[in-house]
Amino acid sequence: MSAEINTKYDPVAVEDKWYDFWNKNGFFHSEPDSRPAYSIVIPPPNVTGVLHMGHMLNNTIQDVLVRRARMKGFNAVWVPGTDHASIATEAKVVNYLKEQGIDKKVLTREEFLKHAWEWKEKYGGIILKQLRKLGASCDWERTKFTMDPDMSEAVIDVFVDLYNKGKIYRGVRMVNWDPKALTAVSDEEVIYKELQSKLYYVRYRIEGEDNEYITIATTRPETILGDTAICMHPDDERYAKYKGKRAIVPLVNRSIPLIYDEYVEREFGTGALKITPAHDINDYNLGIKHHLETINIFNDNGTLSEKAQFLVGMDRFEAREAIIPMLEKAGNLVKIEDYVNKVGFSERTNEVIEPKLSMQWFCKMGELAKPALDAVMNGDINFYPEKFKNTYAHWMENIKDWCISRQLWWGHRIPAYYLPNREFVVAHNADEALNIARQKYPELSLTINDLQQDEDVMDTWFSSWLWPLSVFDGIRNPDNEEIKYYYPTSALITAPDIIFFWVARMIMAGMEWRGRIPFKDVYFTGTVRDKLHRKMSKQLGNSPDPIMLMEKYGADGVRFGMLLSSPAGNDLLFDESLCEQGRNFSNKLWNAFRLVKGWEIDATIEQPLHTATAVKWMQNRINEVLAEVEENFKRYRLSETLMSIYKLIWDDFCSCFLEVVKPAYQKPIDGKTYKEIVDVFEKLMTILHPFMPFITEELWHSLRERSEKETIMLVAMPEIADTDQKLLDEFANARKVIEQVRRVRNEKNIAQKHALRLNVYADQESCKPEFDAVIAKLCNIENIEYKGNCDVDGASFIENNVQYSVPLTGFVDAAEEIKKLESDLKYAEGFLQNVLKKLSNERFVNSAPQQVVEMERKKQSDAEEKIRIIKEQLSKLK
RNA sequence: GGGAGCUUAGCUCAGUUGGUUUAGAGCAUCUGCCUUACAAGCAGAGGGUCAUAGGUUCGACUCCUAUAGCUCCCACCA
Repeated sequence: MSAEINTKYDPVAVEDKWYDFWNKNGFFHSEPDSRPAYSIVIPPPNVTGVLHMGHMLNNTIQDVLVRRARMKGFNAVWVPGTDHASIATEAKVVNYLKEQGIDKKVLTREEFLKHAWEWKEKYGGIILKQLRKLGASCDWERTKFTMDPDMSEAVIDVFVDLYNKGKIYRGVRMVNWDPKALTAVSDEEVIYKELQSKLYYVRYRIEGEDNEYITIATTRPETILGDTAICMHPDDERYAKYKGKRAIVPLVNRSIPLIYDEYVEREFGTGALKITPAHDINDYNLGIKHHLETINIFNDNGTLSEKAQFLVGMDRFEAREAIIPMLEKAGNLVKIEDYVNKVGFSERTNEVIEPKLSMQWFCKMGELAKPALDAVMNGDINFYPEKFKNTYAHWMENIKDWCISRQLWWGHRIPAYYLPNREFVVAHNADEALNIARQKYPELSLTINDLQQDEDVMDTWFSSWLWPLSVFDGIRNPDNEEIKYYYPTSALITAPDIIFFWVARMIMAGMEWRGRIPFKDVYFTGTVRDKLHRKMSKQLGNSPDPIMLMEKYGADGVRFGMLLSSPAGNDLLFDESLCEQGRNFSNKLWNAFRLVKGWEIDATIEQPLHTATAVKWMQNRINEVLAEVEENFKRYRLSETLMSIYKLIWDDFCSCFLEVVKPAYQKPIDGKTYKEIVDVFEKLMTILHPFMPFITEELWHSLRERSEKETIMLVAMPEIADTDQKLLDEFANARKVIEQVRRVRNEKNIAQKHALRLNVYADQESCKPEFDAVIAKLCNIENIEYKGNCDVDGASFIENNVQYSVPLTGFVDAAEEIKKLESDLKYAEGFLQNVLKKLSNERFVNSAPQQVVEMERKKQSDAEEKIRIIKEQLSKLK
């Protein structure tokens, strides 16, 4: 039997073969047509990225949804692409050049960009190749990059549009400065971490007094050099006497005012706060309010500038150390305490953020946010899980303007052109800018050479927020067929940590430029963690390489593992054993196939009764599960869906159905059954296909002769049909009986080979031959007999209030039987008591719904009957 | 400091508006099996006073209050 087929399924060879087959035949490609559209745009990974477990989870989910949609009759498209990720990519290219001995500083902008593009062409987008291993059914012909010419045009269009609407402005503000990347970053790109640091108490002499001091507490003593005030609470009696006086900044001996503001917490430190308006956002605000001087003591790279007067050129952290002995020597240091505070780090470079005053471009968010907030709150857009609605609402209601300029070269350059008169115009290109400028300032007689384009580029998210629009050319060409057909997209699958960066802004962009939501559903995946609940990270080395995992367990196995334990929004505690389970499942399928494929068919044989029953049951079970699957998909409960399919195949199809229909050893199978088995098998592969695309395609092709271009990918998903609940219930009861007989075998240690008899203590007319046939087949029972009375000659059990007994002369230990029956009796009596307690409660009988009361009465009579049977049996044994 | 959420078997989680035979699943565990598809397997079994304490109710895993512990988000008091 099937000796030529290996008992182990080997996914590696199979998977590459089918991926090529799908891709070559264009099964992933979509063009608008008369069918309803289903569209997903990939969250574009960084062009520098390599596949990690988070991508695996995210993209597996997208693939499942897209594949299912295709099979449900939708014209499904999954648009892939990459993000230019300005900071990350620029940093990578700078490092790469450094390794080649090239310093970015000696390059012109054009030279650097040439290198960057070369790097991108050579090393970028690896991740898209890796996604193919996973089986991702992306429409590769549509692959986009956020800096493709058309995508870039859309970004510029949007910038100009917003500028013309008065929603983009330029101004000097306190921004989050990344001294390593030498650029501003947005508030969302700052991550606060708790650090063990020190709180330094430093005293400032009161001007005009020899021995009067005010002591302040600070975590950043180096910024003392930029102090321009000391602030205290107006009601703080300790400091009331200094009103109107000034203090002397240590070391630099600058005279600064003492100011009073309710912002100061009297309880913190000494209740006196040093003010450095150039280097702290709160100090900055106080500075504006109290008209303070601003002294910027840092260079852009975080070293101290000339303005500091001391420690010039030294890094800010070294300066923090170095200034302490200086303060001590000058007699200003009072004490140092340990202190835990939170420090902002740059998301991209992990450098400590330095608040810095600088000229930046901002986008006004208030008006953009309103319709986007409504779209989510009124249910036009659904979040899964729903709890993220709160997070979203809170952010949207408190939204701040978006700093969109970055002091980088890699990205979309801000389309603002400066004129010799220090004015600027915003335009799609230099020519347009020149025209506008000439109209505005005819007296200047400008030429193109007088225009100086802004040096900054835009925040990467300023292009990503257009993604669902721009991949279908919806900005430049809003009436094109594609955007009309595919937009809004059907679902967005992403991680909750970019809800503000990306999700919220895409909704704003969709409402602003199309007046419509960009997607109907947002599914937030959890974070992939290790078994110890730690985030996957390079530093910890706890992140497995997905490619290696796929080689070891097959892409199907890894997909199975990722999906089985990842309900929406829940973290996924990844463990290789999950993939192992997936691989084992593949192997199970493979062996089920081997079994079926090995049978000889004899068309002359009649279909046995047990087989006919099993086939009917299996078809009903499939329908039952199909309904569950449908319901679960609606709620994006993919784990539950996969689990019910898994159980359907393993427990129902393999463990039960195939065992029933399996012909006796070396005997052929009848033709009708064989065809029905193949139909069922095929149907199961179809239902499973979105989850495990490779093995299902392989087996689907092997079960029947197929033409060269046929694929399971495009087979219609089976429709939900009505189920015969009575049949399902009766079969379930038969399975319970089967379990009981098997338990008897187990306990008495009777081999399966040894045929048994089964006595049923019920009337002959209650006999259901079709189910008895199934029981007989699976338990190796030679005869099932209906008797009126119960015997004591065997191991007995009760199922659905019918008593059964397996006659086993010589195997039965009466004492043991009694013990078992007594324990059953105790349970049944306890149960009955519970029910009676309820029923004897008048208020329950009066106030509970009729149905519930009847249910309890049924419970009562069932329990009483069970007790009667047990007692009868016990009396006979005794 | 503000907000959201979580706490159900050893682990990871279901449990739909309070009532479906005194709580379910997968994995893990235990027992017996190399039974002619699969030991990456087969058959069977054990395991939970649903975080704690109150309350509402005829009835609470489910609703309310308090407490404890955990997670995440926002704010960023030097």
